[in-house]
Amino acid sequence: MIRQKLVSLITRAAAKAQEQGKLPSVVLPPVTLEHPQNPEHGDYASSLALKLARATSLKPLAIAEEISRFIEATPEVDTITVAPPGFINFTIKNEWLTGQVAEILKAGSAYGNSHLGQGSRVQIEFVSVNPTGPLHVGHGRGAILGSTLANVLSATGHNVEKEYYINDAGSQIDAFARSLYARYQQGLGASIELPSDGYLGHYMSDLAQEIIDEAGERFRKMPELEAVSEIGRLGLDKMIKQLKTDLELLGVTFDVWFSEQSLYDNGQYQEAMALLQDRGYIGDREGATWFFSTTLGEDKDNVLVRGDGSPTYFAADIAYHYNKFVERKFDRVINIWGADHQGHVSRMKAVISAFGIAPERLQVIISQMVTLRRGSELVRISKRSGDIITLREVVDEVGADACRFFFLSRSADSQMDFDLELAKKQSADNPVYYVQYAHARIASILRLAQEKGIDFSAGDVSLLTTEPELTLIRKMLLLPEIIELAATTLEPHHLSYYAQDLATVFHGFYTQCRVVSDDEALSKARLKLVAAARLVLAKTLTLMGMAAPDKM
RNA sequence: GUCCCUGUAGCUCAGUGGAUAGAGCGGCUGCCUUCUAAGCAGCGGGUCGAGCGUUCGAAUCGCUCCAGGGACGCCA
Repeated sequence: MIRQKLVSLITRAAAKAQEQGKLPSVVLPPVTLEHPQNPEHGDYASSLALKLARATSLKPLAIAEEISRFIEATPEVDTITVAPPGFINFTIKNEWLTGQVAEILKAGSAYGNSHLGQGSRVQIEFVSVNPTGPLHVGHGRGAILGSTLANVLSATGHNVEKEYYINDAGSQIDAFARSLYARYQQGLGASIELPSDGYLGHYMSDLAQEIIDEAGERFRKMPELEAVSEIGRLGLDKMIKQLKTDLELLGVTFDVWFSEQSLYDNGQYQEAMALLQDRGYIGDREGATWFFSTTLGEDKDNVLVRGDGSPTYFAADIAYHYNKFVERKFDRVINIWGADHQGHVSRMKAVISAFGIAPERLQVIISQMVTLRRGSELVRISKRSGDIITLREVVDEVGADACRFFFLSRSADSQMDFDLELAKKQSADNPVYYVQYAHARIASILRLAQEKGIDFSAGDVSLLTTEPELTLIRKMLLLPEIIELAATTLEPHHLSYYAQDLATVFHGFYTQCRVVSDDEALSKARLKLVAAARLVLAKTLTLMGMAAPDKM
């Protein structure tokens, strides 16, 4: 990447200036490069001289002059200028820029990829909603965040595994099974009360009806305990299938669906507890078993095993993370949790430390709340009670691409309103179509070229000299930086802003530059440019999990 | 009370300690005989919640407030 090349160029120049005594030998801060917002300041700018001013007690402008004198000439850089108060500005050669068009075409769909991750094994776990009810929009946000992040990490050379953790054990599943059994009985005409801690949504009745249709009265003939257990298992399977298909509709898929129950069945829960026990982090108090989080700097201790002998959610999660780090030996684990799990983060990191594992290897992304509304009316999305608007319904209403783009247009940190009315009303003016339209326009140009039988493989890119053409190339060259930024900060939302930028620049080019014209040579050059632009746009859309349509 | 997130244009939100703070939507004005007008060009819009500090330089970092949201369970 050219950015890195420039960084090392500056670093070498500064070191050389020091060697030759032109610059005091102070410790050099890491060189950073930025894109000046004013294009007159060039393509890249370094503020190294400004940062060195204090330590060297020299004027920043003088330092910049001195360093720039030692920067070697390269094929990429056109001019290097020093500007007050002490910036070193780089302008890239037009010939190099246009030459990149061919490079992009050669790279194809791999354009923008890197080896940043060096094949390290990264697990990213997200959604992981209890299979006791349908997904709502908040879950959709985590789903899209996770799947896009996985794409970005794969593109940057990480060995990524996407995982859904199924809470198929514990009291919630029990409540689910009892609720479903009650609805089943009701569906067959029995007057049975629903459990007080049960799931009351309509989907439970639908689920019960489905079971009645398939199995009839079979479960009525069994002992109740057995019937509850079997119906629970059946219902769970159906719920999980539903989760899968709903997520697939959003373009979200997983490599592994991990069962919580398996941790108990294969003894890893016991192993994890034993390990903490050995290390002295576990003890009994008030009839329960506790994890002594306070010895690791936490505010309070936490219960692992209740008075009735059943493990808490926390204990199960400890076993799960034991499995991730100790059993499966992931280099890095990324969890995406909803804002309501915020308090869980630091004690989970404490557990990782207790295992003797560097807590930095666990990264938790908290996706903030989504409130759903129709106009000014707030729509409740609570699972336990009554009516909810499911993610499925939202996707049906708004469309998968628009959903993905919408969620990717905000950082995970900020809470957001999802206004269904607005989402639908704005759908025609939605930025998602703006971006996809640019892609469709390019496809249309390429179709025309094909109809005319134009072979542009030998097009001469050096004919691309006008401002709209070069601006487009410059923007295309930004993608690798954006991907790297998204991967290192774990913030996929940068992609959507880049996609809009790129589309804007393309639309500008399109209105100013006729691609297929009477000028045969120029047509071929521009067709090359446009073909490359299409690749870059498609790559960006693909990373976001969106379609890159040829026609709209 | 403690902890976490947020506060930037009318609205929804970007903004890697750097040069004149941006986009989309909404409002107004123009532009289609030529590759897709789901487009383009232009106009208007700001005490970056407040204050103090660190720095050559702060929307960005620190502290103190204010406002909104969330978490503080032998729920998950």
